[in-house]
Amino acid sequence: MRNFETDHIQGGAGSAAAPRVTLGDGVVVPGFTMNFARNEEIYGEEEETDFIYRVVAGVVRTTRMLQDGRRQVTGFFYPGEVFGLETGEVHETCAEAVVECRIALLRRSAVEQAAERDLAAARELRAITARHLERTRAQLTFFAHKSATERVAAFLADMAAHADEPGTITLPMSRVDIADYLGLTFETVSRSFTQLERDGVIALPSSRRVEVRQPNALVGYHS
Amino acid sequence: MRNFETDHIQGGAGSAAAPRVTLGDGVVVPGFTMNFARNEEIYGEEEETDFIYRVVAGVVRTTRMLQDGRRQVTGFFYPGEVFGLETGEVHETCAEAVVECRIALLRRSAVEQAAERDLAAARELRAITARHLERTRAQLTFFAHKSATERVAAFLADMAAHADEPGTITLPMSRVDIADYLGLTFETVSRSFTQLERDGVIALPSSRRVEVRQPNALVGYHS
DNA sequence: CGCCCTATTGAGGGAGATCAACTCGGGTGG
DNA sequence: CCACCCGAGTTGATCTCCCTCAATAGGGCG
Repeated sequence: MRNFETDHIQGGAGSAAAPRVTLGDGVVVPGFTMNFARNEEIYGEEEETDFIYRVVAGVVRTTRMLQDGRRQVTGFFYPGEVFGLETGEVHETCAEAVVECRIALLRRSAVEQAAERDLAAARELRAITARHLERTRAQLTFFAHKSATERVAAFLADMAAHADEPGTITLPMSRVDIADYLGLTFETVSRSFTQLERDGVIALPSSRRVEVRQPNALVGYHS
Repeated sequence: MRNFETDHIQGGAGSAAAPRVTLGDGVVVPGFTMNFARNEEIYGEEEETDFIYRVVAGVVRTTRMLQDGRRQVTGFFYPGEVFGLETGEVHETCAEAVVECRIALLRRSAVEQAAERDLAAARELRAITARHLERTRAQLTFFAHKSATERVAAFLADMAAHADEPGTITLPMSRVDIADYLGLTFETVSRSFTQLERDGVIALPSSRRVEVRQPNALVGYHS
């Protein structure tokens, strides 16, 4: 693990001794930002939950290793989103940079103290947790009883919502990442991409580049 | 839907005009309790999120109907646990009594106002949400890449932890409920019960009665 | 140009869904 | 008290989708 305190730290906007970053919605707490290279670990499983993280730029994945050696991707996080917020003493997930990332780190103790003092901070923390809960619930009902191609279609529809350029998705993550997120194998994910292309729902100029031809067919894909 | 305000309402301990119930851990807010018969609806999908609920006695299931007509059981709730806490204006799930239940109802607005005033209430609300998040996350990673019998074994291990009498589980819910919770069909759940019995891990004196013969084999069941 | 990593495509097998028959148990009414 | 009924559960046969193993094709970088 890297030394967070000394390794190319960047405080917010030319800050002095106590740099501060925003947790979200106007709440500002002590913290600093760091850059992470592609596939670099941000925090590891079993590591102490000293920090809470916010994506400034890039994409992050959180993963968990299962007993049988498989890997479950529990979420992808995009700019503005908070991750690594867990109640236990140690992380039950691992976080890695999917692409080159800039991440804001907030001391967990500082955030929790802020929540004990400040009702706005408490509300913000509650909102973040509630958002995570909603998303996890959606993920759960989403993947139950859905075919491989339906899952991939739903995933792409979600990605399309995040895309800068409407109608074109540049996937930051690999087929393996997508597979581990959707509970499939990367071969099956690949086959689903091909099927969606054959059906004329998407086009694949390159493996990481997806052009959405029929947005409606994508969101409501079945069979 | 029943009229909550007038239908066999029971305030806390002989209360007067403004009965109060506990949200949890000492936090008390205005509310009342009600009884629900087996399979009776507590709240429905699309119904407004006016209340937050706490199980006083009995077992509750929350469900969601999927587009294809399937039903997903999103959770079972036992005495002391809070359910129906959603951020949206209307419920995305439906809650029903699995067995005869006594439920405490708390006005959502009252709880949220309490959280805006009282840091202890805010912390309690945060803790409940965090607990739900942890559980949902566990559910998600648990059901990914697990065989039918492994899922059923894990479910029974969890039920055994809730059981009054150690080593004996009296299942309040049907095979269909379990199947919809675990993302299986009820036939497969039934087969898994039979398999666990054949393996000597459990005994089934009756379909709703499970005697755990090998607790260790149950928690760590594989293949 | 050649290496390596990622992605695609193919063939075969297995776990669970589906459809269907049958059993069990509890409640009701004659 | 017994016969009937109905819902819940078990078991069987078949089929389908996805996993697995394996070979092949791109694509970026030295």
